[in-house]
Amino acid sequence: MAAYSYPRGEFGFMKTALIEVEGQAAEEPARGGVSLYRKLREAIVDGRFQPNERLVEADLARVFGAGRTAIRAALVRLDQEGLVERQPNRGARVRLVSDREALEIEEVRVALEQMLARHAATRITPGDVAELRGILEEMTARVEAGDPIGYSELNSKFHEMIWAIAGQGVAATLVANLKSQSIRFQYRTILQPGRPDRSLREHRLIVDALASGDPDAGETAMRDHLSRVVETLKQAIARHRGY
Amino acid sequence: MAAYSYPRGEFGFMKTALIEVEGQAAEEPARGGVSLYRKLREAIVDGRFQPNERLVEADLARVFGAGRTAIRAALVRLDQEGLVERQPNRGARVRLVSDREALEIEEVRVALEQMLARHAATRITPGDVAELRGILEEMTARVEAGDPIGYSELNSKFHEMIWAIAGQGVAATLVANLKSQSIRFQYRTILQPGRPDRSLREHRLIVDALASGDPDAGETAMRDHLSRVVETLKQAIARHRGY
DNA sequence: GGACAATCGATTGTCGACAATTCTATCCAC
DNA sequence: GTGGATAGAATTGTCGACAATCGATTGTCC
Repeated sequence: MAAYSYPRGEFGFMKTALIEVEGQAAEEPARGGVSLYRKLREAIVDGRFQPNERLVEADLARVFGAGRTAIRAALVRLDQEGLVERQPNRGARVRLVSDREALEIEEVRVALEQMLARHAATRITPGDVAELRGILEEMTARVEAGDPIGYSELNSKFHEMIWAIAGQGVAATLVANLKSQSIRFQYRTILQPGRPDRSLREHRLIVDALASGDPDAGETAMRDHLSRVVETLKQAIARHRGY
Repeated sequence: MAAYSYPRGEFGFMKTALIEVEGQAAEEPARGGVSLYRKLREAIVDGRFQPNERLVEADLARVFGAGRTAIRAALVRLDQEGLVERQPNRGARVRLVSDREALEIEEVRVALEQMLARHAATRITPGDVAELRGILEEMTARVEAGDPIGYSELNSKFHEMIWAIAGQGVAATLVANLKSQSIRFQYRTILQPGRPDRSLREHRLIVDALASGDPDAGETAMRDHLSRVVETLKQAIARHRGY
């Protein structure tokens, strides 16, 4: 079978990987098992499987060149993680997150990232600040180049870096998990007109606040930013619905 | 095998159960599979297995009267959930959460419950308020009777009711998950001298704030309460360490 | 034509057997 | 004794076969 926990620093907490919280790259065994979970996960998150698409064990086994046993283990894991939905005797399918749930997820994200920003403010180093500003510059370039996908990736990088600075593995893992579930919604917000410019400004304010070392300022800046994201998402969904 | 997702209202999100967020009791099939996961989970959370204790598949299969396949599925699930740690070819053991991690978990809880309280304030009904006050009275009685365990259970009930009122399934599920991981630490805070009285006062303030319908007030009251819990836990751990 | 029952194919669930790996105890050299 | 190799036991990992279940299709009766 194949679904291990592999220790990541001190925290084996709710294995999800994707990010290295304290900077160490999670070395994983070359074994088929673990990476199978990763591969399946990646396929789902990247959208290579559609939402609600059935995941037939035998097919997956053939496609991924693995045994059914291993596939089943990966599916159980993904089910527990929320990316896949399994029903008794009826198999697994890619879980579809509803609009409502996407909003809830985003709200949780606000709460967690607020807290992470608060901690980051007390631990940030001048080097970190410089690196964040570097990312900001790249983001500006992408906006000017009219490249929303590249911008979005840098946006993720920006936030993930703050998570790492905060040094709160539990919260960082949770927020990363949530993100992979609602990833399908991110473009709805970024593509809103006028959003990139405003978003850039907000990110700059976040860096300033963190650089000041004041936890309250960091928390506030992050909340201001993310609650606007929530608002934008709400509008985008409403528009999409009415349409 | 046996590790299904069973829909809970709208949310299949990160199945954990334990609480009914919207009031509906999670009906589960009488099948062996699902309840096996529950049983194992309960056994771990209740402390019938010690932290770090090895969980040998064959033994568990005998004890629970199930096949090894089913046990393995449950273990994979519990691993993903963070209650169990599995290592390749070396089996599973009950995960030991460190002091540091317990603190992190508690901090996440603060962030999430703050948000939940905020939402609860906007949705609470007079009936809810009355019910919460009822719980408060019972709690008072337990304190006077010198019954910390009963108090602790009511405390959980109190908070869970607020989660339900908030109507945020994602956040509620996460917070419930976290709690089951750090349950071993809860007594450290409750048994601190003078803590029960102060705790009672704080809970009363929370109800008042929620009853006022003001989100900010609800959030603030909850934060005040929980950050004190964090502080208490910090001290308890420090004392325990030095000892 | 529509409701209902029976059948069949596809898929999941479970078990047992065996391979692979790790752990433990023993033995031996020094 | 101590360290290190070695054999054996214990345990996990994987596979294949078969039972159980579900969904769809077909057939039947009214």
